[in-house]
Amino acid sequence: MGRTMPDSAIRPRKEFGKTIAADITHRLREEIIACALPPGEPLRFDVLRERFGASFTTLREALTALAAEGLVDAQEQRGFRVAPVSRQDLVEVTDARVLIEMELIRRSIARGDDDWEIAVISTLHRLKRIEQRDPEHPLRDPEWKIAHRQFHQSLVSACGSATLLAIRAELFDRAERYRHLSANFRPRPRDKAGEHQAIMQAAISRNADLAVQLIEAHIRSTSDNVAKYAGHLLDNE
Amino acid sequence: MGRTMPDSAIRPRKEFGKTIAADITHRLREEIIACALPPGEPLRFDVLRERFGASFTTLREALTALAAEGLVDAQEQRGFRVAPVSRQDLVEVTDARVLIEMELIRRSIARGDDDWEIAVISTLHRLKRIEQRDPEHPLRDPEWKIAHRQFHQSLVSACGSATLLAIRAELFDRAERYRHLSANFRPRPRDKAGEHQAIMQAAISRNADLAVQLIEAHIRSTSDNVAKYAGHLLDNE
DNA sequence: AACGATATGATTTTCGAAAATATGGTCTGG
DNA sequence: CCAGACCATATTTTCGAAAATCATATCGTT
Repeated sequence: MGRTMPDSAIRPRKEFGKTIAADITHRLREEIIACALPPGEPLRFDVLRERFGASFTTLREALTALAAEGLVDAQEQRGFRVAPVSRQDLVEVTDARVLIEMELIRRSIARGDDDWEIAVISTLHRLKRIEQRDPEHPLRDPEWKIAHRQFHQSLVSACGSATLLAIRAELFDRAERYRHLSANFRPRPRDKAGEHQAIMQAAISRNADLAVQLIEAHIRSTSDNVAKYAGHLLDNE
Repeated sequence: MGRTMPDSAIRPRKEFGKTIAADITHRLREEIIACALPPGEPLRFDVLRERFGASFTTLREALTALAAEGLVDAQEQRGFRVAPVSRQDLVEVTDARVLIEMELIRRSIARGDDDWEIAVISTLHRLKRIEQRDPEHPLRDPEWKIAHRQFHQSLVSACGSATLLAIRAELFDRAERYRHLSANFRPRPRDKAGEHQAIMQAAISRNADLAVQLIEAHIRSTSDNVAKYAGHLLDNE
């Protein structure tokens, strides 16, 4: 019975995916989103090899995948770097999110069943409980980040299009990086709790027009906050 | 003077990108879109190695990139295969294209300058000339494919969002694969020339509502044609 | 001094062998 | 005859060395 897992001590880390490459893709993505690897930072193989304990080609595979997601910038024959940030890119990501998220909310409200309603309510509940516990710096709390992501995910989860959900997820990641960028300079988090509550209620009561309007305001005000408090990081490039 | 390129005979092929991996990504993408590699086909490394003359890890990098684009399906520890096709996927791709392409046409019409108008007119002109030359099986003609792609690209090129243009390009590729799928069974190409002409005129005359309406009909009728003539290939899976 | 060519060192990119994992067939006990 | 363990083979995945390419400093010529 204890025979099938003799190597858990030998194999170092594969917390996420089954392959090392998928695992490193995941870990690199998290670090880039959290700005632990700052925008524009060159990603040299020597450094990465030591940091992640993987070989050249495995790292290369991970970086290639992240380049396709827009989190890494691949410069042929001259290596990779963390994708740079800019006002233009922030505007584009925000615009694209508004376009897609509004459509997906609308579809979810039209198609969502009981399970969808339960998911929306329960993910918001968890988010609020975490916020009560530590209302200070939510983005620093990994649990808050996950709960926040899952609440927004649940809102659109009944839209019926895996294709659009995948696109939405990429844009969400790119936007979250900008939020992290401004988190260190933002004086105090604004009242997101109330906004989330209002969005949930509009969704559950099947008021699509209101929900769409609230989501757009939510996304745009977040983006405006980033531009306001992290503007000095966006000017160059 | 002739000293800087002594190895053009040694190095076998790098027609597209500067790196072999980028080149193979490009070639694999073309073959998958053209259904030379049919949907669901397992992509085994032995075969690919012989076909493309590259090593395991280089191929792996290319496949990973294509998996992020949705053209390849990565099954961890069990290799890669060409992304399968299905009615559901066709519907999702079509819906997503309609949503995004309509928005981008609108923005392009609002923002496009003289150069944009010239690009739209000239790409349509080239497309029509190619169609006159050989009106039979346009999808079999690489030149027609390129011209067709460039015409549709030019229509949205002034939208101002590289982010949305990249998403649009991926969806276009995925849709084109379905068109190839049905090309062998379609009795005769319908009157696309007239549709393209009408779209161009609506765009140039800045009639956004009409252009959007025509584009939606264009995309949806193409998709309907695929479902009609390649439906027997979509049922399983 | 300015410029271009060239050598040197740093870094990326590619390769094929080796390790890890899955697949398929065979055998055994029920 | 079936279910499940076990082995042998096929395939994927990972690694580090080697080749290719880029960046920088040095040198010679005008």
